[in-house]
Amino acid sequence: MSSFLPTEKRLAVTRRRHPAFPRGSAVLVRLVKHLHKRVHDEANAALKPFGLNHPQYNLLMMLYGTDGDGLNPSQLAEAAGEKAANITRLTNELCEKGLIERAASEDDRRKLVLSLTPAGLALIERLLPSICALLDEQTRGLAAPEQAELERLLKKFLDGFDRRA
Amino acid sequence: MSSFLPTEKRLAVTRRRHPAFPRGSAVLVRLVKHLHKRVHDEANAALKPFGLNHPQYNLLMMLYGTDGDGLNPSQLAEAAGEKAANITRLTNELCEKGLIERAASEDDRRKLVLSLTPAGLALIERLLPSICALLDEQTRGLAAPEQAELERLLKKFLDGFDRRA
DNA sequence: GCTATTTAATACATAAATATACTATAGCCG
DNA sequence: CGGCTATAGTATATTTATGTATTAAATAGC
Repeated sequence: MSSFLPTEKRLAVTRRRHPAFPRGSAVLVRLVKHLHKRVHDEANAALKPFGLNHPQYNLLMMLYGTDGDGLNPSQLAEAAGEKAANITRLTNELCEKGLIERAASEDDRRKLVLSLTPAGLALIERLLPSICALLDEQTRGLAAPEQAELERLLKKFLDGFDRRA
Repeated sequence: MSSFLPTEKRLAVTRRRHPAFPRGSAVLVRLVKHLHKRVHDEANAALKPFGLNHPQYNLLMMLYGTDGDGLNPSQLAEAAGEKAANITRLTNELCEKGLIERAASEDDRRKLVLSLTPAGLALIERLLPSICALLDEQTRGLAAPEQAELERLLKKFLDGFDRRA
C-alpha cells in the first residue's frame, strides 16, 4: 500500500473545494517532497556510523567528484545546493574532523580553496560501499529503462525552473 | 543551460574513481534534491506576502483537503511529512494567528482535533490563486502526458521506499 | 478491576539553517 | 593613481527543526 494515497485523497477534496487547483502539478510537487524526505532520512541513517550527516557527506562527495585542486566555498555552496552561510559552518565541522582543508587561493586573496585531506579521501572510500548499496536498493523498484525515463523527465522538470530563474 | 550539468560532470568523475558507484541512482537522488530545493524556495517566496512559510501552508492545506472535522496532530504530522515535535510548534504559530483551532476529541481524551477557523479558510481562499499560478508555472515545461508519466514513475520510485520500510 | 504497556501530545534542550551585517580584496573607471 | 562598487568569505543573531524526556490517558492482560 502506498504512503501517498492519503495525499491523493486530500488533493481530490481540495479540487472539489477549489476547482482551479492544478491537481497534476500539486501531485508532482508533493511526490518530490515525500521522496526527498525518504532519501534524506535514509542517507542520514546510513551515514551515522561514519560520524557524518547528509549535508556533510554531500560536501565531501562534491570535492571527491571534482578534478583538480578543489573548490571555493561559493562553488561548493552552488554544487551542494546549500546557502553560502551554511558552508562556513559545515566546512568548519569537516575541517575540525580533519577531512578537508582550507588553503588560500593563489590568484585571488579573497578566495579559499577547499580540498579533501588523505583522511577525508580514506573516509569516502570506506563509506562508499554502504552508500552504493543504499542507492542501488532505493532504485531497485525501477527497471533500467524506467530509471532512464524518470531521469529525462526530472531533468525537463528542473529545466523549467532554470528557464524562469 | 541546465543547472544540473555540473552535477553530472561530478558524477562522471566519481564513477571514474569508484567504478561501483551507481550513476543512475545517484542522478535520480540528486535531481530530487535539486527539485525539492527549488520548489521549497519558490513556495516560500510566494507565501511570504501572506505571512506564511511553506510548512505552515502545508499544514493548512492538509486541513483544507480533509473532509469532516479535522485532524489530530499526529495525523497532521504524517500527512505533512513533519516530525511530531514540529507539529506542536507549527500549530501553535497557526493558533496564535487565529487560523486554526484546537478542540478536545470526543472519543479519546488524549487526542486533539485541529481544524481551520473561518479566518484560516479565508486566508487559504485568498492565497490559492497565487499558489495555483505558481504550480502551473512550475510544471509548464512538461506536456500533459509527460506529467502523467512522471507522476507514475515517481510513485513507483516512492513505492520502493514504502516496501522496504 | 487493577497493574503494565502503548499511545498522544507536548516541553525542553540541542542542533541546524537562515538572514543580516561586516571585513577584506578585487576590478573598474574617472 | 584614488575612490567607487562588486565580490568572497565569515561572524553573529535569529529562526527553524530535531531528539529526548515527560505527562496524561487509553488499552491489554491477567
